[in-house]
Amino acid sequence: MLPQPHETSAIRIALESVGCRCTQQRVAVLGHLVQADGHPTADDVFQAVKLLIPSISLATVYKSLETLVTAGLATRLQGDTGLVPARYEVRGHGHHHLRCLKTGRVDDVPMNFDPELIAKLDPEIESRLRHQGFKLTGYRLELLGYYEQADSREVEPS
Amino acid sequence: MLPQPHETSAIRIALESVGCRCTQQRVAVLGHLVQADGHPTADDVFQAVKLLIPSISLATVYKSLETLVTAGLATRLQGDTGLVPARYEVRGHGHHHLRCLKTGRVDDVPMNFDPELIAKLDPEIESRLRHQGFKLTGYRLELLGYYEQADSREVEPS
DNA sequence: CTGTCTGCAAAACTTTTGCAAGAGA
DNA sequence: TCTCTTGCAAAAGTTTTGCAGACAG
Repeated sequence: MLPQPHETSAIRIALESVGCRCTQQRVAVLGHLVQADGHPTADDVFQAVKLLIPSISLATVYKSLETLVTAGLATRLQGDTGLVPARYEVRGHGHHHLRCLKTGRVDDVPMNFDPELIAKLDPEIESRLRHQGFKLTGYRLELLGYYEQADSREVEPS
Repeated sequence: MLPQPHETSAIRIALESVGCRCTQQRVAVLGHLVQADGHPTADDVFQAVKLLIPSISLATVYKSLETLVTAGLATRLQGDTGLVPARYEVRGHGHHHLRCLKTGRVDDVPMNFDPELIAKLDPEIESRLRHQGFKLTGYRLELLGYYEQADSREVEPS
């Protein structure tokens, strides 16, 4: 039902591999997440997927996103305040986030997940990881600041 | 009006130094943030401050917290979903957050804010910072994982 | 055929806002 | 006094839930 059947099958495989039922709604939601290079909100996903499945509801998009996040296929990036919607992205090879405080735009920066590097950041962190039994499964690094040139767009893509 | 007048005066000085009016509400809110060692939500602050100022309203707590954050005296840690309330903390010497995925507990880890160290984390980050005009004003590092011993409490303090 | 998922509408909840009354400087 | 702040109540906005019908496996 999606325009790109070959991508669709990769998505179906991903869903099946984590034990999810392959509904067209989930395929479409995950498909949009894969194809979107920005960080769409639930409503962004809803608007996009509605073009493929006009009958889909926003609640279903939320449920699908939650399913994907729980299954480890997607990640939720929370908004800054409670009224700012959360944003979602496919969980591929991780990356850091560069958040522009002027425009709200969020950029990805490819990340090498290296616990050793993180441990070296600070002796205190090293102590937690080595001596206090904290097992590190991942980390989120968000860099806050702003672009000095004016070429940062007002709104992030997608 | 607060039980500890000496702490109160330090708080008043902090408020004045950023050009805020010293209302008893703001003094009490900031005072609770200073004294709380966890990461209270707006409602936590409200409940605590109500003991000192019974007439205070939740909206005022929100407004005070926003004022403090804008003035740079406090920091907001957003919740994981939109319905999970944000948490607040005094902005002292920064720290990282160690979030236990089993219990939801969040620990602080003292941080040395050193852009050089961050730049060294990854060549890609370095490029952004040095060549693409992104001015770094801060960062948030959240370490995800879990404590292997069972001594991690079920709920974070306060 | 059976258990899971969807769609709808309403609820839940945090956070914000408007405005009159009150307090700080 | 004059402006900024509070308190109240209602609004705004995102996310969740309950339930009947639909669909995947």
